[in-house]
This record gives sequence, structure tokens and C-alpha cells, in this order.
Amino acid sequence: MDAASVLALPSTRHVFTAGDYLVRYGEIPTSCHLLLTGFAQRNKLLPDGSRQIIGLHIAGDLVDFQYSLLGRATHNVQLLTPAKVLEIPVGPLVHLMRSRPAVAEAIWRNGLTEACVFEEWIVNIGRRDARSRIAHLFCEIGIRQEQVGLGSRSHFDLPLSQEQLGDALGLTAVHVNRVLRRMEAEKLAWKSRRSVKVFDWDRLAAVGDFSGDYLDQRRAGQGGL
Amino acid sequence: MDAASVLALPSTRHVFTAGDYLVRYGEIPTSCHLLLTGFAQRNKLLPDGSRQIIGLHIAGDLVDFQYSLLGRATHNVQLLTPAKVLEIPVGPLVHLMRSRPAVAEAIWRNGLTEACVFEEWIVNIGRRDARSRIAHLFCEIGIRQEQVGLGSRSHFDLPLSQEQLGDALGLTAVHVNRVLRRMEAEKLAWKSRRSVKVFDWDRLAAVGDFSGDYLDQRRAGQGGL
DNA sequence: CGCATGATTGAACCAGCTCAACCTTAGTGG
DNA sequence: CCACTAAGGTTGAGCTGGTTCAATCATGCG
Repeated sequence: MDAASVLALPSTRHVFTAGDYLVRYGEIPTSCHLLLTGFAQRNKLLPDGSRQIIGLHIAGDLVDFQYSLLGRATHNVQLLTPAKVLEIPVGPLVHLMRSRPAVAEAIWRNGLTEACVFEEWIVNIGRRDARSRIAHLFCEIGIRQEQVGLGSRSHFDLPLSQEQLGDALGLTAVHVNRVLRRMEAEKLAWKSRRSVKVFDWDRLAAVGDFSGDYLDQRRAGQGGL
Repeated sequence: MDAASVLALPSTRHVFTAGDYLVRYGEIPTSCHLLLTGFAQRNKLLPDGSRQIIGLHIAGDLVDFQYSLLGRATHNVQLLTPAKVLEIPVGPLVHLMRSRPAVAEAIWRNGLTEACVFEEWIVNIGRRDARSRIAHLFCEIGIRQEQVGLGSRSHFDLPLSQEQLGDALGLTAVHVNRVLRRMEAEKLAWKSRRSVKVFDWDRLAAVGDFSGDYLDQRRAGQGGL
């Protein structure tokens, strides 16, 4: 199994608390992180102090391998919750990928799926209103967690404050709050401190213009991947 | 040379006109495209008919290789100008990558840089106002073209209509127009039909909160890439 | 010359922001 | 077990960047 061979690499286990950094902007990375439990977030800061969250990670995600191949980190990676993390030196992982193409291709496909998520985020932030953005994000996270066996699409963890939700969606915490209240009143979905309950999945997906196709990692193309 | 070995693959040359599709949403890709001349754009359509451009390509870009490894295209790729395109079957390219790790790694690094551009787009659209968004995009395209020897950062081609500029930046054509006029009056930059003249690069970069670091492909990390 | 596409401008409107106050909740220390 | 506190949620009021709609102007092209 690919996963087993990654886990067999030299690595160290760490326990972090919410808010801890896995990677800081500008750092030269020497290792990457496999999130065993908990949630993480990648973000960039702007000169005026505002923040944009550019991606979310759930347990099982190999958080920053791709980026660790670049000379400098282009963003921060920070934990949203206490978490257990496996820290894997980049060198051995690259070596493993060279010797086992199947591993390389699995990791690569993983990166492709991530790119598809990026695309969706751009569309979401660029062209949808607040309600649709929130709905789309809820759908994405619901499906991703269902895929790895954490909760179901109708009830799953999402430990983001309204402020952080705003930072992920290009919105203000105040506005997120109002829209969340509205979505509750509409019986679409309900967000508590750390989780989401979806009352009507089909309607939520329609509101968010969500199609989960792009999250399916098993799609294989011509190239033999 | 890596580039030479890619060019030595079986491939067919095509000449397209502006607006032609290289890839359509939902298609099953069997080949990828190297843009020899001209400009291309990747986009997604929304149910209400609006469009979000999620990336721009200039001559020299291997437009959609990464995505051709997925089962179905997740977006459209369309030409902005007449263009010469090399169409390369995916199979042989994957084979080449397996037999020549250096090629694989070059292509991979290329994909990483693209991911960095994605990140910046999310930040741009999510957290910057219209003037900064436009400034940032101008800087990005200017540097990218300078890198490959097409024009200079102070004067380069950018054959996007104001409508298309809006679609790339999450704005309206009308608003793009007004902001462009303002930027001209401020002697920041001037956009004609098909090109951009930058009057004051430093100020433009400051307005767009632009740092070109992320576009540098030569950055190499620990992994030997 | 005539047409089509894109640029420009004005006016009214509104989704989302800002500012500021107040409320709730979950810890924490005693 | 309770008082205290800090972080985050909720709400109101006023404002504004960007949108919408619609008309007019420029331009390139057959």
C-alpha cells in the first residue's frame, strides 16, 4: 500500500494546540506534515492586516508536501484545533517517490485534486454571493469528510469561527453572521461553534451551485495515472 | 535539454483563432497543449451565465497537462487571440516523464508555480479592492512575459477586453472601465485593447501589493528538485 | 459604408462593510 | 461550585464600493 510506505518513512509525531504554526511564510521548508487528527488552515496576510485563508485541511491530508519542494513557503499553515501531526522530512519522501512511481503518482493526483479545489474557491469568491459561498464551502467540507469517514455530509465538524469563515470566503465576520442566521431560518443548514448540520443537502448544494465531481480522487485519465 | 525532449514527442501543430476551445468542460482529455504563440484563458461558467476566468496563459505555457491526467476536464480552456498550438498526446508525455525524472520534475515544478499563482488569485479576489486587483494582475502578467522574453514589465501584451478582465478579477466590466480610467489619470498604468503600459512600476506593485517571488521557477527546495 | 463588438458614461441601487454596542459561552482560577 | 474573563457571536445604523441598467460613443473589419 502506498499509504503504508509513506508511514514507514522516518518521521516524528507532534502534538500541537490550536493556533500553532506548521509553516510560516518565508521559511525554508525541510519537512512536510501529515495531519493525523484535527483541522488546519493555510493563509496569507496582507499589509493592512487582513487575512485570506486559501485552503482548509482535515485529518488525513498531507498538508504541505508540494509546497515544501519550493524554496520558500509562500503562505502560513496554522492549526484550527489541537492536532496530532506526523512530520516527515522531505528528502526521504522524495526518495520514496523516485523509487516507487505509484507513490509519486498518488501524491501527484492528490495535488491535482487540490488544484481543483483552488479553482472552485476562485469561482466561489469571484462570482457567488455570500449565501452561495457559504453553502458551497459547507458542501465541500462535508463531502471531503465523508470521503475519509469522518462524519456525514449532513453533520460534520467545521471548527471555524465566523471570523475565520469570513477570511476563507472573502467576507466580513459580521456579514457571515447575518447570512448564517438567515440560512438557519431558511432551514438550509446550521453552524455551531465547531460543526455544521445540514438540514436539506440537495437545496444546499443547489444554493451553492455545488457539484462534488471535482473532489473524486479516483478519477483516472489516459496517462495511466 | 528537457524542453527539447518534450518537443521531440509526437505532436501535431494547430492554428486556432480567437475564441476557439482547446478544452471543454466535461470532456475526457487525451492530449495536452503547448501554447507556441498567443494567449489563452481557463474559465468556468456558472448556472446564471456568469463566467469566472481562473487562469491566464502566455506563449510557452504547457497549458493543461496536469489536468489532462484527470478523468474529465473541470473547466474550459479558450484562446484569447489567434494562436499556434502544439497538441501532445498525454500517453507519450507520461512515458517520457517516467523515463526521464528530470522532465517529470521540471513539469512538476511548473505545476507548483501555477499553484502559487492560484493562491495569489484567491487573495487578490478575496481581499483586495478593484484597483489593487487590477494592479496585481498587471504586475503578474508583466513579470511572466518578461521572464520568457516577451515584452518588458513596463510594456507588454494583454489582449483582454474589459469584460474579460472583469471575469478574471471578480468584477464588472463597467467597474473595470472606471477603475482603468482612474489608474490612467493617476499615471499608474494604461490599458489599450491589447496591451498594458506601466508608467510607474514601483507604485503599481505597491498598489497591487505585488511581490514577484512566487513566480520564480528557479527556486529549488531540499528535495533535490 | 455598415455592422458588431467593445469602451465609456450617468444614475439609481444594494450587498456587504464599518463601527460600535451588547450578549453568550466556555474556560480558569480561587 | 461560582465569580471573572476573554473570545466569539449577535445586532443596529449608516455608509460605500461595486453593481445594474441603459444609453451613447469608438473601433475595427468585411
